[in-house]
Amino acid sequence: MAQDNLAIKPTEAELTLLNILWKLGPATVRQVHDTVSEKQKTGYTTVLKILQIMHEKTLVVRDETNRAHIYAAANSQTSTQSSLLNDLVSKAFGGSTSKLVIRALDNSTSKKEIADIRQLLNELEQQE
Amino acid sequence: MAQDNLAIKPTEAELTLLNILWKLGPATVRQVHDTVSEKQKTGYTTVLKILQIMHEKTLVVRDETNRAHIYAAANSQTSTQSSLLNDLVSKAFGGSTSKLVIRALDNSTSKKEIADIRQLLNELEQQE
DNA sequence: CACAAGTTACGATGTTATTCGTAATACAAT
DNA sequence: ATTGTATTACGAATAACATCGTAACTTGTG
Repeated sequence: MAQDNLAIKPTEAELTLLNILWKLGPATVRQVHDTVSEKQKTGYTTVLKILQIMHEKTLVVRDETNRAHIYAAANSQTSTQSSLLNDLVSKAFGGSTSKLVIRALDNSTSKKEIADIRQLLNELEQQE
Repeated sequence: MAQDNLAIKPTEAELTLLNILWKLGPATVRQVHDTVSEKQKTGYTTVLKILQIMHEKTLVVRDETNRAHIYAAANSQTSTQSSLLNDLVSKAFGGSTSKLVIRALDNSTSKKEIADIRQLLNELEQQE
């Protein structure tokens, strides 16, 4: 029953590490582990293992030149966010992006957020 | 506006069945299976089992009065959508709803969608 | 060279998700 | 009552996910 989306969807643990890689840029397992440890208790080899699996899935690229391999996110944060959004739109919003946006706005809306979004709308409209 | 972060997050298969229950209203396993079968091949007992698990998780309620139990979504589509959105916001957008909205708008935006959203922004601003 | 420290590789364990086959049960019709 | 059918309940098989322990392998330093 599970859908086979062509894009590889990162799991929750994988997304945690991707967020760190986007923040740090290319990094060693140790750097990633140090960073993730600031927020949660996780074993070093757990982080290593997940990065290795992500490498098999091509979610990250790996530079093996030196002893400590250097990992980097294979895809940009922006494109990954878009993938995850498209996934959610299709599975929970009947394919309608505007329904998702409206629900999101309905949820939490500070004045600043409204202003930010209105600004973007203006830009989008001028592009047409 | 306060969200129930404690809410149980439906899995992909579970969300498929929830979508059907929101569409049909309270329904038997057979009705759900018939509907899901229009789009994908799935065994009857698979649907039954998932609904039973969802019942344990309190994702659905069940009327056992008659032999064929009648299942219904325990939570509204709207609140489930909000939960899923909040989850995605926190895990992939650093907690910023406006970042999510901007990314969603950037993806695909027809003129009508832009107009719809601008309209909502106007309403939200007047509420303050 | 030999050792200590750091790193990768490998495999084991436990959990959750998904799927379905089989057995038990209830009910309707003969 | 007996039989047949629809339904629920139960549990097994498989896969993915998450975690970690241990072994094996560098590499710099004494």
